[in-house]
Amino acid sequence: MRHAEPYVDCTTCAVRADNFCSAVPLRGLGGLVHSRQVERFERRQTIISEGGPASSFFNIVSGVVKLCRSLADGRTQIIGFRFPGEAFGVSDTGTYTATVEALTPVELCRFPKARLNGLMQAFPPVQEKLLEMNYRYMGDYEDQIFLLGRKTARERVASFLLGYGDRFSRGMRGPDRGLGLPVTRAEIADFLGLTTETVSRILTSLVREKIIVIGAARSIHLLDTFALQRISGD
Amino acid sequence: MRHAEPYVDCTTCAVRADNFCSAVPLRGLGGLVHSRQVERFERRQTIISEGGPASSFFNIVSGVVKLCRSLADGRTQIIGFRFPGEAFGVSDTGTYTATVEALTPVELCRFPKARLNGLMQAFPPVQEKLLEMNYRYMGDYEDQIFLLGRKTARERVASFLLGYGDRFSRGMRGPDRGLGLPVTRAEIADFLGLTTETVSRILTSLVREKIIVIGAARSIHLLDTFALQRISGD
DNA sequence: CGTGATATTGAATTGCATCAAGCTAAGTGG
DNA sequence: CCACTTAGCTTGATGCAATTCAATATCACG
Repeated sequence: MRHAEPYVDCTTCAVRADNFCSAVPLRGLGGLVHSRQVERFERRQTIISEGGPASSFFNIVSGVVKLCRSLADGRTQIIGFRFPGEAFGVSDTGTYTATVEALTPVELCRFPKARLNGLMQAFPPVQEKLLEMNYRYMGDYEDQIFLLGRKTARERVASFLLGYGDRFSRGMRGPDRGLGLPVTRAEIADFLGLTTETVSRILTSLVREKIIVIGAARSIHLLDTFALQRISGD
Repeated sequence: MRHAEPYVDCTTCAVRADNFCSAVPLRGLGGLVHSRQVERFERRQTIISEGGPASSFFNIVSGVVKLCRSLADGRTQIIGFRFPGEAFGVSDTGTYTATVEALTPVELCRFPKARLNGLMQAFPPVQEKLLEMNYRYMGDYEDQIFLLGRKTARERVASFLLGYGDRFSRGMRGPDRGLGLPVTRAEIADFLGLTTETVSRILTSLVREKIIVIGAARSIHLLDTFALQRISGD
């Protein structure tokens, strides 16, 4: 269920501009190709596990993943999502800080830690790009901390729909595009620090208020983004 | 109330090893000294403001600061704290993503954006160090997201005391050291996504259970860290 | 077409917030 | 030196948003 053939051609890669590969000049592409390993995962497959030895860094070519933390008693919190062009994996600790699971079929370029370090040495702009990407993720984390600490359930759901609705639709491949969310109510709840029941109740209330429409295949269509903006609190 | 004299001597700086300055070789120290500007702030003073034009990067030489976000309606969330040897300021967006305020008297080295970029160009290890520091902060953020999303009030307070108790005491200068926390109940509440009343109630309950002792000058002494560990949930 | 996973809905419960005093300690100025 | 003020903290009573528990409905997929 996990292939390792080099489908992805760096010279035509759709997400090259978004990730650190764009900081590798053309003359370095040969080295880049040999540093990475293309892998595919299906929905629900675990890519890396929290606490496991941190060995690789991943660029997402297509698909969406979730980063989670859990407690022994079953409580789970989704820390964030990563979309095509984004990355996850080793930081500088010896172990992964979160479990990462595929929400859709995912194509990844895996870079073993040592290879990534080699690229950073050879091409300092790679580091710069990684720094820039991390600043992005830190901003997302700050948003989420505010949301979890101070927003009501209704505000959280509205913020989620506004902030992630279209990112998820873009993350879908093939005919699924539009406004399909590859996340269950339970996943939305785990992201927003709520329960599935609360998420469900709020979504149906938003439907009643004609602010959204819920379609088939977990699709949510936003009718009134202005109302959502008002509800979201900021 | 805000001095700008170069008190701090890079060659003897106590926090040099912790921040990116350690990535500037001795021969580059001259340039480093000219890139920075030493500043001091008193408790309660605002150092940078959320949304303001992002112009500088700051290394903390001594003291403690808090990073906050607020909504127009007054809701405030402390995103995190930064201690001596840590940093804050520009990311790559044009504006600061959080307001930063001094919790104690603070000594800072301010680096204008352009100067920092210059240092990064001249000394690639500077970038590497910044990347490493950011990974630290991202780990802290992930912890906080889990705490806010899934932990009970009691678990949050216990986690806070365990995780930050000694960091705050170390952050104090002079005779205040020991276990004094330079944070009010309201600040603890703003960090933990609670209210001051709830924090107060939980602290007094922990006192009754002989797990902590509350002394003068906002000091909290941990009697039974094992119990706190158990309460904190992980 | 049936079966397990996912979603909705309702009723009861509860953890924390809110509202409301009163308390304590540290100034501050007369 | 002591009344007065003020900021911070504690404690109690009450309310409510979201969880929990429980049942049913709907969807997705073999």
